[in-house]
Amino acid sequence: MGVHGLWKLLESTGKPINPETLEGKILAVDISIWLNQAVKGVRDRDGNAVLNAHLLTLFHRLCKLLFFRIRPVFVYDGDAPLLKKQTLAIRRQRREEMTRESRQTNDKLLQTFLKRQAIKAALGDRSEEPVPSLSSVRRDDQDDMYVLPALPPDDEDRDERSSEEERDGDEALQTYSRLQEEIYHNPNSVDINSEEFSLMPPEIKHEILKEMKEFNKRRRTLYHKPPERSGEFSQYQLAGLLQRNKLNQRLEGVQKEMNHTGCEESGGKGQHVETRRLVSEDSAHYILIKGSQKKASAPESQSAPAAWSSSPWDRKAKPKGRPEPLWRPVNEIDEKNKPSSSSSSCANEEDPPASPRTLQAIQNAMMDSGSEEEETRRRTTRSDDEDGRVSPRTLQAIQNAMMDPPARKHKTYVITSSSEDEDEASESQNQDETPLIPSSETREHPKQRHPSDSSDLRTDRTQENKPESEEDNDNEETREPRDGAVNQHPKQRHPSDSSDLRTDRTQENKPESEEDNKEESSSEESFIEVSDVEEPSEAEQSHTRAEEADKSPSDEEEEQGREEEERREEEESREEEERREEEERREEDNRDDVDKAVDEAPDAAEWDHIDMEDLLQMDRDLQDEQMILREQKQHQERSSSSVTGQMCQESQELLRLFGVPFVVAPTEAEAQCAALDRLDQTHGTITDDSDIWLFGGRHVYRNFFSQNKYVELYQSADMQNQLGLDRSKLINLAYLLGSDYTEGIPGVGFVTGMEILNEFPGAGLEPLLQLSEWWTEAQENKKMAANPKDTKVKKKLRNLHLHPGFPNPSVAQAYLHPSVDQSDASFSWGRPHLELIKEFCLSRFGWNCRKTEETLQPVLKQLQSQQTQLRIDSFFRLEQQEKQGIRSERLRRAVTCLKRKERDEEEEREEEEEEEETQAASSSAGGFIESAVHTGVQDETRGGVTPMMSSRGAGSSSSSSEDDAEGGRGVAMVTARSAFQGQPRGRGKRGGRGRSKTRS
DNA sequence: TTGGGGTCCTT
DNA sequence: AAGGACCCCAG
Repeated sequence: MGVHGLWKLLESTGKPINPETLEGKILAVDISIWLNQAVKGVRDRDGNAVLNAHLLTLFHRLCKLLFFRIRPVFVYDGDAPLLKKQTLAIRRQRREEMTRESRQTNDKLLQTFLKRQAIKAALGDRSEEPVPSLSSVRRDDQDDMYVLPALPPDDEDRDERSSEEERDGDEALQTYSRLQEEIYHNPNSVDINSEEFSLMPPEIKHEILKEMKEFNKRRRTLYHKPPERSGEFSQYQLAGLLQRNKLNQRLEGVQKEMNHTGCEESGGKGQHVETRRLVSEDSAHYILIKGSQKKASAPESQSAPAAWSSSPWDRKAKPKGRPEPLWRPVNEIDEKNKPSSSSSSCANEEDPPASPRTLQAIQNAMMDSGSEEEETRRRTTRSDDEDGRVSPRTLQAIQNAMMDPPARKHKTYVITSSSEDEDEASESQNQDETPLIPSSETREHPKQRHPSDSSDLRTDRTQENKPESEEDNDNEETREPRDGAVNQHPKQRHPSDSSDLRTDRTQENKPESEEDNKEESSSEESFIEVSDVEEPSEAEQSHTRAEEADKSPSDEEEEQGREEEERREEEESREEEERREEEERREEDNRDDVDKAVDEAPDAAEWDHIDMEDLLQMDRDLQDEQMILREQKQHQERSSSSVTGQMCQESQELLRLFGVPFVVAPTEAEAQCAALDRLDQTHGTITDDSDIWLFGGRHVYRNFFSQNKYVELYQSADMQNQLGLDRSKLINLAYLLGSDYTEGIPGVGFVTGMEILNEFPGAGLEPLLQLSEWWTEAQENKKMAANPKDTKVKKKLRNLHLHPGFPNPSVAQAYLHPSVDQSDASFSWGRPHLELIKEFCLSRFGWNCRKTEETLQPVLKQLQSQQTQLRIDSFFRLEQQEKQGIRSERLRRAVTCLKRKERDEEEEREEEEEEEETQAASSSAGGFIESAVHTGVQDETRGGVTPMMSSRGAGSSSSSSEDDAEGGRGVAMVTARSAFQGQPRGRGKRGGRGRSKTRS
């Protein structure tokens, strides 16, 4: 990641270059970033399209490098330095902490809010108190989690109430704001079938529905955790789906209403409209369902039909949107929940001090996982529900009908192998997307096959090889029949290991999973138990089991798969993604307990007595759960890093085929690249990672692999000259801005950072120590000493917050003395081995020879034109296109000061030695040289220039240097040649863009 | 009060 | 990585 925002600071020193000018250069390339990106990237997308993404990327980039006749040296990361690990760990931890906290506060707010609602409801509906605005609540939940939405003073409250009747117009608004509030916290607590909702103006209804929809998309899991067990997941998803669908329909309806009905709907009329819509709402999607339960017609007395999220067949159990216990594990439901729910429903109807909706919401809140969707799906699950009987098959049919075609796509990781099992498995799933490699073919090349197999697996699910995760992995890939032949290649030991596991799993002899397996086979419920809910491939796993288990529940399994897919689409949080069979069980227990608690106290009255303490306690429990999950997630993430090992090997193989040398750095690749540069083993480095500067890199080519951008050359000498930045200053900037090795100071960006450096001169860590010292003092004297002498900068700096022990010296040490390979063995480059490359491409990408040849053709052609012709573009000039100097006023000031100081220092030194002379001359010469320098692309002369500049005479230099910084030099000489050079992108463009800021 | 600039957060 | 939101400051 580098130093935050450092590139922005350095931007003005970068020069766009024509990549052709790189011909013949030896350039280090940091490949590790790609691999890491690939790891992440692969996870998100679906399936095999990206399977060998990392190799493909590497392949193309190799081509690009070779095309320009660059002599690349690839550099791999070794172990991350301790410091880096720590920083990253801390960062991650904090992030998680943050999200957890915000979640917590949300939950708490929700709970308190709902509690208030209950109380309010108990007091009677008249206590319609104004509800704090959504925005205020949002703010609160970040600041202080215990702050309730501001309670208006009682009297005021009453006043408002009394005057409420008169302000009819406001009522809708008020209701709206209340609904909005509710939606924000828990959209499912809002009953869109309620009277008040139907009374709303369509616009508002529209708003609300939209919000709900949004919520369903994004935050559903926040409040309604997906079930922990796989078997329930499909239900969960189905419920979500139905709900979404319903919402869509509602939305459409309201939109129509808005278009057609205009403003005439209010009061009874509006309601009428609403009712009608409900009837007509039962369009195709629902027909199936309704068919399976005819009873679901008139929602009894309630003015508004069943709660919005409940499907028609819910009617019975939820006649009045009564508080339904939330969704819960299937087996539980069967036992107790069901009876109790119906009884409780009655109870609620009869003594309703609190509105059913409220109660339900409270219940939801308590359960954390509560939602009507879940109810819905639970209901669908219960086979003993008279009304709600829906066979898995039916559900599937519904789903099929509703599912977007793309959502049905299933991942099949497997394709490379061919066995009956697999065929069967893939039959039911789309494997179109996978780059198919006919297994027969694959088999013919044992050598290739192996890698291809493993890569298939590996890239897809990132966690293969780590022992800890193996068990899980095999879960995912159960379907894959592995041929034992693989095992015979020692090299492939690794993959073969995992395949063994997989096979084991399939056959259920794996020791660790035996227990689970037994459970699985014993009953439908139990197989749920084992799987990891979040694992995308879980569907497949279940699938296998289903097959084994005689296929009876296969419909459901399929659903599950789909749902999985869909779920991923929704980008729901992956919190539960971790492997945790053990923990899972525990959690379920907890959950079950909670469920039981609810079941045992279904009466509405009970809820009135729920104490804040109880709520909080429950919340705490949930938090604990989350902690556990989180830990596991981290564990998993760690283990997933081993994938990179696999990927490294594969990529190295490809490099060999291309005859490209590589080194594996002891630690950081960037550090190694920088070292190579400094040792003159390379001419520079191709990277986008600004860390390279802190490691002492000198020549850096940025954006080489990004199209849309010009390749830019940055040189440390330019930074010194133009920005007054040397390596130690850059390192100091890392302390301020934050990097992989250290957190920055919050509130300090590159501008402030430069100002700080300017404010506190010195070598090495000196500036930071000074800063720290000064700051500490300033904190103590907080009140006094608005030191008039303090610059504006310092005034600002007072408000910062440094953490104790601020400049941790080891950070600088890590940058200054990274562990690198200093050997001077020289690199050599071979010719691409065409035949092997073809094989490789065939096995990895499924490319036939022709495709590979076509791809390589330009590269080979370039390579064949033996002699390095002297290119015209040696003279080509980069359109210097206002590589505009420093835009920021503040930054410019800081830079000029910085440079002046430096210059002064040097002057002093020099003045001691020689007499000062030739002032005027040098200053003008300086100006000239500088512009020449900026023009040249790859001038080695710069090194010589630098001293000249710095030795420039004192007097006028200040102003001239400012000009330099400002980029007055852009014009320069040199003629253009353009044949190979694209049009320079409009660099100045962004300057024109004004900021339009509207603040509230 | 407004506009501008910086930083941070989100996509 | 870029754009928007939020915050601070200065005139």
